[in-house]
Amino acid sequence: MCVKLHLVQNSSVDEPALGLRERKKRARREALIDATHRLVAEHGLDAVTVEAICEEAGVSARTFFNYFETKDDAVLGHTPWPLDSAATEEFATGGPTGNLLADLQALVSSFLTDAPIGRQRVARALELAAKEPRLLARHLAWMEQHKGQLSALIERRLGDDAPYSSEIVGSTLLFLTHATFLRWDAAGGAGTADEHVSAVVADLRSILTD
Amino acid sequence: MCVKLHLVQNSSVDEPALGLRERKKRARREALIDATHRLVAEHGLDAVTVEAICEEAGVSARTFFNYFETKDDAVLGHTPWPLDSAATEEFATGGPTGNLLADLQALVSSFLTDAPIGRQRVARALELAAKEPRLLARHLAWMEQHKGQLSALIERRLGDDAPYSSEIVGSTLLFLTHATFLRWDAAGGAGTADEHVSAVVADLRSILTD
DNA sequence: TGCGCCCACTGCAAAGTTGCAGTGTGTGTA
DNA sequence: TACACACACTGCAACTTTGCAGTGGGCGCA
Repeated sequence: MCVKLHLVQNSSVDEPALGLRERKKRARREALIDATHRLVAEHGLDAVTVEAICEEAGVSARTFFNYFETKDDAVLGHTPWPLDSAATEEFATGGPTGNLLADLQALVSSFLTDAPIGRQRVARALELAAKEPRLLARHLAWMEQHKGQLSALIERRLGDDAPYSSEIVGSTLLFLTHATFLRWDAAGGAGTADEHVSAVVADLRSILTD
Repeated sequence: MCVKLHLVQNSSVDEPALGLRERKKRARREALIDATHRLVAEHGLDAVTVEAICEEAGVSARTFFNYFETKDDAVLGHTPWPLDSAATEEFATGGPTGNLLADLQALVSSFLTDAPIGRQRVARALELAAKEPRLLARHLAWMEQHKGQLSALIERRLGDDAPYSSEIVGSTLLFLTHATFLRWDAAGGAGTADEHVSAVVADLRSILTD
């Protein structure tokens, strides 16, 4: 059993430079997801026990369940969504530009950039989910749940007398996020989330205006 | 910052197979000693701060002082000596063979085999200590302290009406341990502690009988 | 001499991990 | 069917690490 913890330094200047505690928590979550992916890819979901994952990741089984509610969640990397971040707060209160589309794009970008687990992990999770119906189901349920939260967020921004229903805006947000993710991943992670979301919106517009 | 924790499985069958907690504690102690050795070898003892060591090892400075009383102790790898192990208990109560010399050898062997930090680390510690008088002093003080404990151990075994003073037996024990360690290390760690202690005793005997 | 700074080291409370002893469910087997 | 067993998952207490706010000593510098 040999465990490697990658503790990356937060380089940006204005960010508060995550403490050791926070960095270790991230590293452990990622280690668990990665271990799960490795084992599930090799042996299949049902042949892999939580205990095996934990041995691979070098933590106790109890700790596993401090990070994920179920084994399936570890495959999907489901983890509390940062719906309380500065970016969402800004969006809810009408920022950053005041233009709805632009601000939706900014939000999508922040979702993808601040994703609690990296892009590649999400890609692997989706790959595995495609093969295991149970995972897909759980993933969809998870999406559904968050759509509700997104709707609430949008409701806050638009108020009651909005031109659109918050549900349709929420769905759009989710769709944009997914599409942008796919484009970004297809590019091998090149470029910024910002660029990709813009491209997606442009594509979408040209599709719709024809 | 990138940290590798090696969690070795205890393979022997009768041993209780150290739990995860215990293995992590060992791994961390060793990581701290190794980090200290790397940095001190490169920059010198006084140019290395505890904080730097901890960054290298991926733990907080507070944790460092949970493991070592002082910075110097980390270089030397000074750590609670397993003077309460099964082997010492057996020795104290007249085992394992009943023959004093044989049992001393067994004890030396157990010291070296169960050493809380590996052979190579001890070698590096001694190397560094040779260059830093302060370390050497601390090391000697530490030896002195343990000689007392060894004497007490031997006192238990021999009782009051012994043919030898416990001090001289204690010194012999320490000397044998050191000499065996050197021989073992010179052999690059080849062979067992048992074999080396026997060889040392044989050499010693031939020296003395001439 | 006095002042400021760095650094070793400590005490304590909060956060996190681990061990353990469960419960419940599915599955293979007599 | 009944039993055993493996495994997901939970509750809780014990233990460990971490953050933080110190203290005190040494050292450069005005």
